[in-house]
This record gives sequence, C-alpha cells and structure tokens, in this order.
Amino acid sequence: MTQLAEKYDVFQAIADPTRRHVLQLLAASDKPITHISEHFAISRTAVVKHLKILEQAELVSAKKKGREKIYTLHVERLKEIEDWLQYFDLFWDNKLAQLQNFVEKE
Amino acid sequence: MTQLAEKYDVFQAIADPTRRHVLQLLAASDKPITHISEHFAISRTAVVKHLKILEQAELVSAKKKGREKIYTLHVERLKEIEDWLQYFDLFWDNKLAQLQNFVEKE
DNA sequence: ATTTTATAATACCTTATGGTTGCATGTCAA
DNA sequence: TTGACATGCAACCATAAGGTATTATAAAAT
Repeated sequence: MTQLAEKYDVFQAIADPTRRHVLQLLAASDKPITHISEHFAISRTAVVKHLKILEQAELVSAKKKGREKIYTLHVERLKEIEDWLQYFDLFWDNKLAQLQNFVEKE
Repeated sequence: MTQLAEKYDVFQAIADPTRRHVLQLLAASDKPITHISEHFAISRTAVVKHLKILEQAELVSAKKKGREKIYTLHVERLKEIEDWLQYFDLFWDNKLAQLQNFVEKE
C-alpha cells in the first residue's frame, strides 16, 4: 500500500475488499474523499491510499473541485478482467456439456 | 504467501500473475506439480505455495496418484468474479447509452 | 538394494501491504 | 480574519506475500 510499487494492475486493485466496495460506491455516483471514507471503519488516510491504488490501476480518476477532490469510476477498465475470464468460458461450457451428456445417459 | 492467512478468496487468488498463469495451464489439462513448475522461472517450492493459495480459494484441488500430486482446475469458482462484475454491467450499459446519445446528437 | 524422481516440510529473507498518528496547507463560511 | 472543513504529507508499525535454500520422505525404476 505504501505506493512504492510503480504500477498496480486491475487484478491487484480488486483483490482488496475495501477497494471493491469503493468501486461499488463510485458506481452509484462520483464522490469526494470524505464521503467515501465515511463508509469505512478505517482512517481517511487508509482510504486515500486505497484510492491511489485504484487510480494507478486506472479504475478511478479524480478532479479537484474547490477544496474537495471528487473521484469518478471508470467501469470500462473492468473489461480487462472480463476478457481474462472469457478465456475460461470455453472450459466452463465444456463442463456443462459433460454434465448434460451425463444426465442424458441416465 | 507464507500461508498464515487462514483463507484466501478468489479475488486475492487471481491477483498474482503466476497464479493466473497456473489456472490457464490447468484449464488445458490436469497436471502434476513438477509439470506445472516447469513453466515458471521460480523455484518449485514457490510454485507449490501458489498452488496452496489456489487450493484455499477452491480454484483447484489435488489428488495423489502414486508419487505424483495431480492438480485439477475448478472453473466454476471463477463465477464468483463474474457475479461481482455483473453488478457493474448496468453502469457499463449506461455509459454506452450516453455515448450513443452523444453520437446521435452530432 | 540403490538410485532416481516427486513431493513435503522447515527455516529464513526482503519487500509489499494495510493500517496508524500527527501535523501542515488550502478553501469556504461566519 | 478566524474557525471549521477537506485534503496532503511524512513517519512509523506489524504482518503478509513472494521468494530462497536445505533436508527429509515416499514411490518407481534399475
């Protein structure tokens, strides 16, 4: 979290439950930091660190508005995960087919 | 990795590139540890630790066959991720609609 | 019976992760 | 112009993560 790592990818970003929750909050609407951190039991500083990681993964971005910093979700970035999962769809379908075959033979 | 953590979930499991690669290898066919670790530059011990994490996430399981331990993928477990992503589909569709709206007005 | 192969178990190391507190700075409202 | 509010930043901390190397054990093959 001590953002020494130069780049966080989407898979690492969604590994943490807090970060997944943040993404869902932002899906509903753009939000400033304070508003986001109110949803968690951890400190604001900790939430900010999570936001930075999400930012590095380009899952969110922020724009300053007065004294607030408003975060926005970039849903499109989740496609990277969907794409990876798609690789397994083939095998998933195979499993279903095997099952169907088994049922038919009964 | 020092499997002190009692439970790894699917999201944590797929966060690591090596583990994602292992899953793809196993998608093709069941494999014993040695065969799997041949695909990586890291030590067999390290690969085994990754396999244990995948096992905890129930993404794979193993059965002993003679002196070999053969690992099998459980694709179904990836559904958990698909389900989570589905939550965002709505917002993704909204984005597309907005874009379409924008294009039409031009 | 001995060697080879496949895995298991342990100890150890370095860096990343997720969190904290305290203090500084910028901005809006009275 | 003085608080109050929103954020920024630095230092620090404990534990998890990812890796290594070494030694032990079980099963095949010679």
